[in-house]
Amino acid sequence: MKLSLDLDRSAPVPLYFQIARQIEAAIADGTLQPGTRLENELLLAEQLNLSRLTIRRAIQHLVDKGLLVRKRGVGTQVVHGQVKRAAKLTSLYDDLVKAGRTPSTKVLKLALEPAPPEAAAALGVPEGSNVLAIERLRGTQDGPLAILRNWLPEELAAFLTTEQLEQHGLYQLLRANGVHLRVASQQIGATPATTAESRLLDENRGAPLLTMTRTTFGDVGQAVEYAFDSYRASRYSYETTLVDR
Amino acid sequence: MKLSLDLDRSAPVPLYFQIARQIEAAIADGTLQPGTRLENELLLAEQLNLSRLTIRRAIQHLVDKGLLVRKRGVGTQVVHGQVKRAAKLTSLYDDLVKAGRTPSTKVLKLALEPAPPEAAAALGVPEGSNVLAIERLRGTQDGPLAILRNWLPEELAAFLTTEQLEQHGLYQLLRANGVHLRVASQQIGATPATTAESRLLDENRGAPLLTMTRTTFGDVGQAVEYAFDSYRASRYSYETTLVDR
DNA sequence: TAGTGGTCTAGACCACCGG
DNA sequence: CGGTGGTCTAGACCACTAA
Repeated sequence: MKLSLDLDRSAPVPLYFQIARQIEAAIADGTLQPGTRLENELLLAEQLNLSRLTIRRAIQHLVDKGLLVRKRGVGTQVVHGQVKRAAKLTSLYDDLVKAGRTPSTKVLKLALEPAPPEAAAALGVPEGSNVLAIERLRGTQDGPLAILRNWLPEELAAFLTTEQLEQHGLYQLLRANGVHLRVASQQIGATPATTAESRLLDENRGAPLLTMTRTTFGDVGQAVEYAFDSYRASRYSYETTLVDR
Repeated sequence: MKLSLDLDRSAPVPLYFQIARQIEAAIADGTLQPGTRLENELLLAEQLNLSRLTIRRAIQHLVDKGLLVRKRGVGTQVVHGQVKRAAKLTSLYDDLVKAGRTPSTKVLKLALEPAPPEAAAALGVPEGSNVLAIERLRGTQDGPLAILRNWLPEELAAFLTTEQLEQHGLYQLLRANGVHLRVASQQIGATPATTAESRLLDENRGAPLLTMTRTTFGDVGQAVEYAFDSYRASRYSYETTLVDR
């Protein structure tokens, strides 16, 4: 199989990324079938007039995404069977929009409060000092989906209003105000719904909820958010891709 | 802060990995405090007599692990607050051993059976063709922990016996027989325990179980395993790290 | 043994950030 | 503006795999 890849060296998009995107598209549309071996790196580099390292980076990008596998002495092949998209640092809001659904948000709480112990520890502030506490009910046209509870450093309160939060995702608002998220540490579990949760989510008391406890860090390593989310397990599951390296 | 890093150029360990390991250790033992800025890449490269690219790879490795964050024009810093270990392609068995617990395994089923539809689709075999079906109850000294259900291609049946499975992890056995796992696509959800599950796991009927549905691929892209695991949510949660790149 | 990916070098130019 | 990381080149040698 011969791929036709083209490059725009004047574009602001890195060359390795242009390549990766085109190979990914070829896999998605079936041009590159599962099990197909890519041409070797030297050949690809020569054909595209790129250095081998740039080709390698493009391939590495797709290996990290779980679309390709490499084996020394053998080659690079397309993974059999489609891989689910990997977990990324995106918000539920963005995910719902991308899936063509219409997210709705009801702000249940937006207040400066003394930080509960776990939140204080995660954010690196003294226990009991004031932090911004947010509680939201996220739903779609099909009904409620999750209770989202967030605690943020006090200084981020400035640009977060109920109106903003009901029209946009939290991460989107943070990004728009120059807060860039880089790393999150997350723990996923399950609990039975409490009476209060069951009412909000339209489930029976004791119904299983998928819970995510998360601390998110910004681009200079500071903690930006501590979150405790509860999802209706009947309507939501978490997809991820693991790669061995 | 001056780090003392040393290299062994005759060792079979890649240089970038030697560097990464030492920086990671320095973070772990507190030599590099959260928020500390690393020296810039040019300087590090010069001091260690390495090319900048090698240094970059070492740093990139730790960024991927969630230990460092980079920002153009600013520098590289240690993330505040400890990050949980990222989800890797390891087995529950290995994880338990590493955590100092003693895993026990009871094989409930080990048989060649017609593949159920989802398993057939995941493994890429015709529906109803024979596959190896395994069902195990995994526990620790503290009681049962999870029901592990696996379906594997028929040809892997050769070296999997009840005795082997009760003494070792499945992934461990696969690896020992030349089957190398590379990528897994996983879906995490929650369900109420059925009567049968509640009996095996010593929970009440309807208690929340954390479920993982997983397809794992080997190093030439072939599907090696389809799994459906149910964990007691009261005793197990799934930890992961997300990195934006 | 031939072919593949894995690592490494010594340069270069650019984009972004902060003062 | 100076300093940082981001991208890229054109080579080189090595380790592993399969025939």
